[in-house]
Amino acid sequence: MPELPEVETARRGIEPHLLGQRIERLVVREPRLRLPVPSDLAGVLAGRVIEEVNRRGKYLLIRVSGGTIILHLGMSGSLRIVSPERPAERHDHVDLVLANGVALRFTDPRRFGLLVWTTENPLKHPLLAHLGPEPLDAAWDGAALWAAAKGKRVAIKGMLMDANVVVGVGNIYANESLFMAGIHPGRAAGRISLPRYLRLADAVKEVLSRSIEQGGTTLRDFVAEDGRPGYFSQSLKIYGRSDQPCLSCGGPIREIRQFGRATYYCPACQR
DNA sequence: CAACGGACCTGCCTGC
DNA sequence: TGCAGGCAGGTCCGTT
Repeated sequence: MPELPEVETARRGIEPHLLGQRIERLVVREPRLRLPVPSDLAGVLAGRVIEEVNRRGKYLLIRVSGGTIILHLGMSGSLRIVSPERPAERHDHVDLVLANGVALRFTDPRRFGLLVWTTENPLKHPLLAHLGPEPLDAAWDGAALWAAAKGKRVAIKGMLMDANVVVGVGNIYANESLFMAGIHPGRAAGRISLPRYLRLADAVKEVLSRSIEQGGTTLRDFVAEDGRPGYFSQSLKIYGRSDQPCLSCGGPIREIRQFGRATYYCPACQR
């Protein structure tokens, strides 16, 4: 599920249920995530109060009195607000049970997600310290991308998905952004002009923010039950559409593999 | 150093 | 029907 828009949708969905709440207890049914859930975390968290719910890249940062819970959804993670009485299913690994009678339930079949604790500045945590700029920050633009690309021969799609360069752009939105900007995903990053980078950064911002808006339309569902942001209902223009007609020129969309991941592009519209 | 492949883990779909 | 193989929205680590 999660690229930046899905994580932001999750953040907005859970925030009102969490803010100001005291943590009754943490229930860890399966600690074996990408990093193990610390065995003493339940004891550490009990009684603390949630003060903020932030996001950095695809990481959720739940600030409580005296520290921060760092949460990542990996490839298959999701969050729901449920009754703590609701029986846990197979991949419901962690519940954060709150004083208002709800639980934040973390589900993750593939267990690529993680949940750790820090008392330091979470932005300096080894998981986050290396992260590049937020694409939706007003200060981030195509000039930043262009500067990062200098001398690089890596394919632009690879650079766009590199969290050191810019956070939050995963496989789907990298495909969508490059299509919108008319850039071939295999083009060497260092051989793209500044004007084209300006266009690409605008495309990234537009794709991500429009997607967050769509996620917003399903927030109610998300909070109530189904935990699923608008991802599936989204109108994807290029991703997953191999051999179908390009929405711009009508020609067939091509599928290739880059860095072990599926890339879709229109050979006529993207150069 | 940049760049790439592999690893982590489960579920689901396809094709034989 | 059963089973093998490939693939999935992310990230880190090791090797060239």
